[in-house]
Amino acid sequence: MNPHTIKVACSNCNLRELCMPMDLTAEELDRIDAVVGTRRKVKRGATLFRNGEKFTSLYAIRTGFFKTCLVAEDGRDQVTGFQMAGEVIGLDGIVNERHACDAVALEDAEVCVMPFDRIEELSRDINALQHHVHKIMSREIVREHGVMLLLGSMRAEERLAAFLLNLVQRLHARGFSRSELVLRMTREEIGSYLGLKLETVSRTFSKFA
Amino acid sequence: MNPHTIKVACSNCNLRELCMPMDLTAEELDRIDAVVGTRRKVKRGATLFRNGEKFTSLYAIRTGFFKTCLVAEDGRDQVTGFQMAGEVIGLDGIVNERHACDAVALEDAEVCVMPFDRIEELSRDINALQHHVHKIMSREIVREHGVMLLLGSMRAEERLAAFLLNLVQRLHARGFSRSELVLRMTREEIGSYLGLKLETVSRTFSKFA
DNA sequence: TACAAAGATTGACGCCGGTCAAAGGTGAGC
DNA sequence: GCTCACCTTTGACCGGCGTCAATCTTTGTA
Repeated sequence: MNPHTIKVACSNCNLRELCMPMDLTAEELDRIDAVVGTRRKVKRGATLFRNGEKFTSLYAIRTGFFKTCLVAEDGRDQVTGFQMAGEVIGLDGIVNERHACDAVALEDAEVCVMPFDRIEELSRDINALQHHVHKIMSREIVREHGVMLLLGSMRAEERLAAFLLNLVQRLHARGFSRSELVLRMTREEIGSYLGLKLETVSRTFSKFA
Repeated sequence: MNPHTIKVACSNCNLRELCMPMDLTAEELDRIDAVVGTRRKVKRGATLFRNGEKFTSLYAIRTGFFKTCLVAEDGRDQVTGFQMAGEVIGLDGIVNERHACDAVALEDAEVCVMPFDRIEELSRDINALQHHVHKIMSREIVREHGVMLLLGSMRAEERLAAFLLNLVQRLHARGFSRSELVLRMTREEIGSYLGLKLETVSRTFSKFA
């Protein structure tokens, strides 16, 4: 087979276990393959979607690293999460059929585009897919609860430690080292996520080392 | 009809438009009625569910007022939300089939118990219900983004103001006055939600008055 | 009605983290 | 390889909020 025409397919994606349900029959997997119609490349610094844009699809990250962020009217912005390969973004767009935040690539990235109406259609037939969608959304809710705990009741050192632990854990699940990590985001972005100023993040890093 | 045997039914519930999709046929509504099998009363101070408990159902609040909160290992706890009539709680339990927080009634309350497997079953047949479930979960994700913005980048006065505005807005949508509100929660609970100490909440209230 | 317990208010004081500022690093692009 | 823009580090200072403590108010119950 010509390597330039490798089929875009969940069935031969090594991240399948991260973004797709297990226990699918071959036939079900084929049907899901058909839903993940296209891929899209996003350059470092470019946005996958922006606040206010029409929502049509969820995106499964194949490679690369994203941040999602919210900007208030007064210009303040809040990073609401960092997402890596195998994670799904865009869930915030479902309620109002418009995206409610910006998704920005922190390094060159590629995503699988999954039209949401097709997902809904298919999950009426495939119970495992239906439940998987519910779980992904529920997981995001639980994750955000954790961030609220962090923002609401931890001091700077604890926030940064919790953040780093979470990061290495997720990276380790993807085969990266458990003892070192490369940070794709700036101090300012980390600070925004953790409710701290970049100087505080920097100082806290120094304190750790 | 004997008033003591009024049927528990969404079809004659005045909160229907808050927790159920619109545009249902009479037949669909009947089937949904059948899912909302039972109601449950929860006394003020009692828990509807606890962290770690087996997840089986979502709950639609009929009357009363709830808080959901997370307790960390070290005992710190974080209120993750306040919920009122017409809102649905329990979504955090879907991922791991265990509830991930505690839900406590802040006043005597009554909820509709909606077994989640029945919801999944029915939403395979009723597209409007399927989409409604997705929207409810997405709405919760967006709400939490807003809380993250609040916790991450607002000062005490702004947090309290945003909190109060959100509260009157939701109460107004339920027919309550837009110019006054009764707070069902303590200063400590407000503080926990807003990432502030109870003394700071109290002082900030005084400053507002 | 009276009492106890829980919640709310207010004050004094200290510290964590924000702010402002200056001086290194680092990497993308010419 | 140079340069410029951006990121990072570090210091000095200060203010908002946390902490500790005392008093007042409300609420539930005998």
